[in-house]
Amino acid sequence: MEKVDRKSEIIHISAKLFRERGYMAVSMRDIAKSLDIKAASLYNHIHSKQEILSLLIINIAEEFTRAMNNLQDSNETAIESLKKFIDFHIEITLRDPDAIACLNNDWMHLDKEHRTYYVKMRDEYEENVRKIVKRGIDMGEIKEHNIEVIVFSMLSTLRTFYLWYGRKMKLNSTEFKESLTQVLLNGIV
Amino acid sequence: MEKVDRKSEIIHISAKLFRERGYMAVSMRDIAKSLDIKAASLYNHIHSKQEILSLLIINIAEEFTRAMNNLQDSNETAIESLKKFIDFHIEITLRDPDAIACLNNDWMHLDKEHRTYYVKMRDEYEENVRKIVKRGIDMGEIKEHNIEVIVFSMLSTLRTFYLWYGRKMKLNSTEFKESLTQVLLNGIV
DNA sequence: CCATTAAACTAACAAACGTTAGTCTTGTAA
DNA sequence: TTACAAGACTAACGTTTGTTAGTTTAATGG
Repeated sequence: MEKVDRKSEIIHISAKLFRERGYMAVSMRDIAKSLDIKAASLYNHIHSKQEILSLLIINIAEEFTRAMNNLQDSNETAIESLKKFIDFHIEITLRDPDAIACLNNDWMHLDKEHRTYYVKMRDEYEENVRKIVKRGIDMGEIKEHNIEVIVFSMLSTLRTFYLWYGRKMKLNSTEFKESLTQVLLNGIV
Repeated sequence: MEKVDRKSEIIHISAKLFRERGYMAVSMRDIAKSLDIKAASLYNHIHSKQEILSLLIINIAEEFTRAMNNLQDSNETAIESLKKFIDFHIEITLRDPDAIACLNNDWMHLDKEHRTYYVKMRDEYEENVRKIVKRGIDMGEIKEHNIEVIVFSMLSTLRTFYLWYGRKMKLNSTEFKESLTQVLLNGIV
């Protein structure tokens, strides 16, 4: 018997709806209907529709940032770092795919304050990935490719992973992680 | 002096706005304002807001399908096919990045009829990519990885390419194509 | 010079939106 | 039993939305 407060429930169900139709296409009345209450009742728990989006997106973005910062501490090889990077991306995605869909698709609908904060976080995050790849190249672990191409390719794949898992993939998460790591690092040829 | 008819102009400017803010967050009044006319005037050229989205998305989706079908004709190695596949993806993206953003983000806002048509096209398209990879594995050109992981990784990267090009990349398109092909096919280690 | 037409305009519509104010209900602590 | 608080409700608000009807304007062809 899990005791979940109403606020979390609202955010959770909103994430699901936002993922399917996008923030702008989901009304407060839609969210309310999913919870079998009236739209006005939502305001006993949250201040605005915007707040739902902020909580949703900032939370998950901060989770990625925390995971990335943990990576910075250790002094391992760049390849080891990249493997851990792939690993926590998949872990977080499996834990909350709806939130990641919102992050990807609806961050531009954040109010100015939160949008600025998010974009800053995202830029720093990408810069950290860039640093790892650069380190790998300097150390001779990674081929001398254009860094942006490598970073872009990895992040694109990891960020849209939520779209694919469960659709066609019959692998469990461990198998999947190994397979994706292989493909991303060692190529397919 | 290019003579562009008003309808194309509307679609073009809409694509740009949809890309920035998403279909649902752009009003007919917004589109009109970008063209320095009133919203009602748009209806001299198009039937509805939905029609703008349909024309935009279906056109670009069909372009991808045509390019893919051209690939099927020849009987070359799987690797050669994949290289051409990467090539035309980048070419089309460079030609019309706004339309591709709409395709990626707003296809779910198509009316039922067009959405069904699009999803069918997309599924067939992905199935064709799968076939190429499968052929490559059968022929021993491609390593024995999970096919879905390979297809997903390539398509994710190519589909979100529009987000990256021009942001950090100083490569011209030929250099970029070569670099991305290398990364996707041969890996980075 | 007149008739036609393309493409802009004004004004208005009904519906849907986020949100607020105020009320009723129900379970719990004193 | 009473007092309180949480959380649902109804009713309504001012905007914004896509779209329509009808009108004006300016360029074109006979």
